[in-house]
Amino acid sequence: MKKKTEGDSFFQKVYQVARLIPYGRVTTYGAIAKYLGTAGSSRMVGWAMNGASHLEDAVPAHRVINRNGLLTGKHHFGSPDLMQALLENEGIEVIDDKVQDFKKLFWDPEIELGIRN
DNA sequence: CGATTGACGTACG
DNA sequence: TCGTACGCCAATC
Repeated sequence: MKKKTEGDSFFQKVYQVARLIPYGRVTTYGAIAKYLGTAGSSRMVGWAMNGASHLEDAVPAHRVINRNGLLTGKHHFGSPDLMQALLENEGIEVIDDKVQDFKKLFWDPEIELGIRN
């Protein structure tokens, strides 16, 4: 049973998954894209985040980074230091625009949410 | 309407 | 291991 309100749009899915990212955790564009079934469209995830800023519902886009653990999109938060500040505020150590222990803090939707869900 | 860009990732050399 | 090339799809010029 699906909800009609479920946005089948790729962008809408990205927003939903992004909101599911737990506190103090981070994920990557590719992980979200892959979870949505469009692993090759990793760029679209980032593009969706660009529009997420104007959404009414807050989307923790600062928890979404590239697979290198680098805060590549920090310049899109209004201030280049805002993204890092938000991550540090959640207890995530960020050095030189890079998330420390990224591998350990990595939040994979396929695992955390369950592939069968 | 055509070409370029973009918050990425994978493939190839 | 590092550097370069290509693909993804949508938005912008």
